[in-house]
Amino acid sequence: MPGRHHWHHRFRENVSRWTAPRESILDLLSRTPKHLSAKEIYASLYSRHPGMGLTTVYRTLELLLGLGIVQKVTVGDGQGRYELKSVRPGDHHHHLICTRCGKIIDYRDFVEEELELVRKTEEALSKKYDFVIQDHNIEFLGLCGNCR
Amino acid sequence: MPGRHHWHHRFRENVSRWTAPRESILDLLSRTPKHLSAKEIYASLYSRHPGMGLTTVYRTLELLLGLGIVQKVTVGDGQGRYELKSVRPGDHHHHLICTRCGKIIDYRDFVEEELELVRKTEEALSKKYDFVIQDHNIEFLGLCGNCR
DNA sequence: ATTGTTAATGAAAATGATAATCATTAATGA
DNA sequence: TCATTAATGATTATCATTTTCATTAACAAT
Repeated sequence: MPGRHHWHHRFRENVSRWTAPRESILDLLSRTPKHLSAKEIYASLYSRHPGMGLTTVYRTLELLLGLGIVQKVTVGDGQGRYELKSVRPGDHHHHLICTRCGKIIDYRDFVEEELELVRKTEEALSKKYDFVIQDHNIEFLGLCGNCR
Repeated sequence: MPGRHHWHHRFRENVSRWTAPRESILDLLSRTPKHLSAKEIYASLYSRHPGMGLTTVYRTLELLLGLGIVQKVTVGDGQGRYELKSVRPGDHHHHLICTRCGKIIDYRDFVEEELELVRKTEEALSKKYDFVIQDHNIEFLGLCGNCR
């Protein structure tokens, strides 16, 4: 889990300033395993950073998305959810989503075989359709134990 | 490609009435390979069905989703997009999405191997996390030729 | 340390997709 | 044909996200 220095660095490389809101948002994201919405992030930080605006949260998330630091997940509850994009290899995971209560499970099992296939598919797709592939989303949708 | 009779049947089974808007929306969806938004559907049908409301489009799409007739795709342009869920086995596909212009390519290559893996993963996941899995999304994100 | 430049911020308003309300209409079964 | 009630359409409400714009603060140069 890279610390402040690391983020600071990536920001400077991109001519983006290192500000209190940005630091606190990154800090929050790196401390939680959850997939937070902009509003949730805003609510979490408001006590510690009174006066911080929801607008800034949105803007920061967009910036982090652009820098590839953060990943957006769409569950279907109408709001975007964000999580830190892991840099540690073993941390890669896919999502298992309950379509009823919105619970998200990050599963890391079975991902190895999936990734093998993903690699092959990416290569073939990028050739055939002339795409530069940046990312993938693999998610399974269903009902969790509580929701049946 | 099931025709009117087929849809009509599925509707009656579900105590849903067979109405002009519903028929025209299904008809449109079964004639296009595109992933249409509610507004696009509304715009396409307005000339033929003057007076049809956007509300009805939304309600019908929700109904069709519930019946499993239609599938929702979220590209990231802020609006939901819908396509007919294919019943023909060979028609199953996944999505390759350009993150810049939003273009969606339905690819049917390599899907066989993917589905094999999907089956295995589904089984393992449903056991381990006590989920009943209903569906999956696999999509690759990147930049198409025009957008680089 | 001070200053100037300009990116970042916050408040407020605007936008845009989707959902809820409710009176009216029309699909189906009797 | 009639009665029942689901479906419709117009309107309004909601809610996430974006835009605008004046103010503030990061940081490079002095």
